[in-house]
Amino acid sequence: MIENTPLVRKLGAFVALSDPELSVLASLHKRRRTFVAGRDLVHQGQSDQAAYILASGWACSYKLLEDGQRQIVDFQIPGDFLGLRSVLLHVSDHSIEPVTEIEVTEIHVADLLDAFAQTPRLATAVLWAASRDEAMVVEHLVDVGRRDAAERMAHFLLEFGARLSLIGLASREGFACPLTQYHLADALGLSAVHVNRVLRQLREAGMITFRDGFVAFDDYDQLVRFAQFDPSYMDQKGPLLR
Amino acid sequence: MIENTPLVRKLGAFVALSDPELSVLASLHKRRRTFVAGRDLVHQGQSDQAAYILASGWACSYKLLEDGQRQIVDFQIPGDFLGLRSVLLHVSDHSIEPVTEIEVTEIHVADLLDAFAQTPRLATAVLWAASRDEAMVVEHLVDVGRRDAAERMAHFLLEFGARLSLIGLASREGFACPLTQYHLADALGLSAVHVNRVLRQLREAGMITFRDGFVAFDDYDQLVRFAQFDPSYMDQKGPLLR
DNA sequence: AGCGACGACTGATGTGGATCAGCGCAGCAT
DNA sequence: ATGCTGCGCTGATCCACATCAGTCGTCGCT
Repeated sequence: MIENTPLVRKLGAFVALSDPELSVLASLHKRRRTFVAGRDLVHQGQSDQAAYILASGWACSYKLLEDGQRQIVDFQIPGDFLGLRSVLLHVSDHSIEPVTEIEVTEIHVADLLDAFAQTPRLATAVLWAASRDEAMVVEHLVDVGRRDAAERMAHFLLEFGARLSLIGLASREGFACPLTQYHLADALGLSAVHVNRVLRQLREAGMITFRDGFVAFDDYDQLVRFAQFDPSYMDQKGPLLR
Repeated sequence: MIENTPLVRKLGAFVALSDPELSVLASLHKRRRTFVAGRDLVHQGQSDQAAYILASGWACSYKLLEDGQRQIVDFQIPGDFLGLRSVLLHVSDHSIEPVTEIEVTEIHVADLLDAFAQTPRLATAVLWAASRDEAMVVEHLVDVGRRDAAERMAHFLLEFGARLSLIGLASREGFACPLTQYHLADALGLSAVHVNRVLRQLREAGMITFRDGFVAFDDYDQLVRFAQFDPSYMDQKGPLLR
């Protein structure tokens, strides 16, 4: 029996990987490294970058505009790849910043591609993970393009609940969340001021409370209705929270 | 020598594929089909969907909200995959509509995954294409989240110029563009009314003219500066237009 | 010739969220 | 104990863009 890492838990939700496949997967993991919060591990424009699998902590990938505005594209939680796209497109199109202190394991992309030739099911699983990441970015585009601030916030926090529940870090009660209101603002295309107001609205409406690093779902069902949250884009069957 | 399809031209910009690899690629193409403009070929929520490679014409992938708003995620041009993500995530998270009449060839995903085991370089090439698609979605997120309407429009049209030039359908003069102002509005998160005003501004500023189905770059360099357009996210070296 | 549908285009009015300018509090360094 | 910094929080004001309510021109249909 191979160890039960967040990545294995996540991929396991999609395909049951055999022991040989799991050991190929395990063999990809090289050095283990730790990064402190706030200091970028990948810079926009950088080339010849390594790729990582996140073992613990939270990170975010973002793009910076010349005038200093930033757009956070997505947050990464344990089990997610970091910088896989940067490696395939020779130059990184985004930066990655640890939100908390993080632990990662490095992977060599050449090893990964070799592994595909040996175990095609693993290729399918990795493509699935990449597609799921893309689907989440697409959903963020819908958030920013077509939902108002409150729906956007609600939808975003519900997505997090679903993602975290897959690796056992969320329940129907809520989840521990190390993000600041500035992170939320940069991710949702809002100002920090407005994030604050919107969180108050949602709290006063009795739907969700974000306080002291914890997101509490006060009325999960109402929240799902309000945000029109349909998690099928993540290839999960339902809200999945108990 | 294998035929010079748009897909081969596009992948060729990334890796030089050998003749055996090209013939594996060609063998993936099954039935050729034609679809009329406006009638969806993939519906949001549908499962067991086929995947296609676009041979001619333009399509768009979009998501619909319950209240009838829609967000166009991206447009597809010849050489692009249609519905690859829908197949990997068992249920389609988006719809695909032909903008013009289109010709496609069907591919079976099982064949594609088998091909990876035989020719790992092809896996790399397809992963590259998928990463490039994701990078474009990310850039659209930045457009909608952090650029104002005029910059957004300029950036979007410049991206199109670069993409189309890769398959020989654009020059520094401009390109034929079958989109309506409603398409642009749904893609950029604007109203059609505002799209119209923004196009007028850009035209009066002497940067770009979109009229009668043709986008003309009146002052390409100024436009690039105005939109802060850096095409490196598409893994292309420069504006690439002559 | 007349009619409907569709797309481009426009002016008037309304509003969601940005921006500015501030306060309070907790943790931490000196 | 004292300031400093980061984060949460708030009211007042402003503006980019939405919405509404049209006009006009072109095409295809009868």
